[in-house]
Amino acid sequence: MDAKQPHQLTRKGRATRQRILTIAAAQMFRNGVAGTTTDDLQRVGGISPSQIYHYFGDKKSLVKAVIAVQTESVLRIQGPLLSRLDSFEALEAWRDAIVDLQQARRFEGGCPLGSLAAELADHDAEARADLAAGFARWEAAIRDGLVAMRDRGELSPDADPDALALAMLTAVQGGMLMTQIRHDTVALRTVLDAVIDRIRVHIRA
Amino acid sequence: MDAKQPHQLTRKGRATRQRILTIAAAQMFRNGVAGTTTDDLQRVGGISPSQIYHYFGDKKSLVKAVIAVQTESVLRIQGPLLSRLDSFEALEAWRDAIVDLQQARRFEGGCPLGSLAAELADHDAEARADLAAGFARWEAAIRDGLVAMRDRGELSPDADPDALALAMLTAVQGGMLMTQIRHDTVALRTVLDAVIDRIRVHIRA
DNA sequence: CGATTATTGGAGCAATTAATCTATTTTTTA
DNA sequence: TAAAAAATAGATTAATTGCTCCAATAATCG
Repeated sequence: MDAKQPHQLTRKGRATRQRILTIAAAQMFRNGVAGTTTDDLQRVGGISPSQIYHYFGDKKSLVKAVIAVQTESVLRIQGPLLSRLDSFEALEAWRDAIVDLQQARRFEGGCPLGSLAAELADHDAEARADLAAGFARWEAAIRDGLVAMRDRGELSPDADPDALALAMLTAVQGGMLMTQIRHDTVALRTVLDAVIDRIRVHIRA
Repeated sequence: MDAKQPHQLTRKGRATRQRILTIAAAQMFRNGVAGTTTDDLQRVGGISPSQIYHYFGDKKSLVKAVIAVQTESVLRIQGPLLSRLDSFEALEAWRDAIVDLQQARRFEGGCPLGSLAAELADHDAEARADLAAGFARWEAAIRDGLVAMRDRGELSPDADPDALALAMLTAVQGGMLMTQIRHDTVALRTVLDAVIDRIRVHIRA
């Protein structure tokens, strides 16, 4: 799909490819794409340049694969929380999970997808498209949670899950960035509470 | 304050310094800090490396000065709009100004402060502090507008201008980033409307 | 087993980058 | 106007970067 496929991968090859991806994703999350060099991967993971270019062809393709990895990672973490949005308390638990994660990261790194987007969106059209698709899936997961709530009658029929989900995702992005800037989670918590309060209006006792 | 001061600046020197700052700010907004090189400034503005290092000492100091320039620029644009927040219509006008600006920029570049923050916050403590201070001033401008509304009786006394202002600023940041990613202003408009609706609840007829 | 193919190490390259140095011109000042 | 200081051009440098190449090793398969 997204990687160079010039030859068959052996078991060992697949393992190496995966190891490169994992380390590259972590490194790009910490230091950005531009701040991640072949030398870094060499130092941190003992990965030789020839390995990187054997499995990914060029840096742009590696970045593309990292975007895919981070997208799946975010959805894997968010999915379970969002599919169980069966009460106002569940919304608060979801908010707390995000806030606590940023706290645990000591306010460094922002959103794994949002940070990549800020760096790449303007100058890598393909990356932007992939990231937009990832955000669309995230948005859909939030919306589905709200729709399920509405279908079960916990949310009044006049609630607009589309608008609320998009607002929520956008609020998360702003909140994560503000966390990085302020080195606290106040702004993140405040903006999430603001959007949650808009949902609360529609909650049925 | 923030620049190397090894000698007195003449009128010509001040003009050159200012020209470097203007061009560097524009270039870093377009291409990021890492994406802006001495060669770029040379090509775009005919600025020789010796001029840059004569007036700013090193790149980090230039970046610091660019942060100051962008902060003043944002506050200069936002200030007048925020100090006239005397009605719900004024809030909508402020929202439209932000949305229209991103539209005019064709969805490229995000927020001039937010983009710098995303790139620098984790690896330049001084830059992060300056940006945090800039955002605090922006937040204060929003809050002052809301407080004035409340003092004039247009907002009910139980409105919380602090929380609303912080949520609003954070929503703007998320919305600007989403604009870059999605190449439309829907998310920006939606999240701003969500926060504005929270303010609307407190508006007195 | 033996041939083919995949994997890897590591030297090395061309281009780029932040920053420096020297020499020259321009401006200010006394 | 002459000396001092400031501004500038442009060549240069040391380090870094993305990437390539070749030779050697390991895995797979008929």
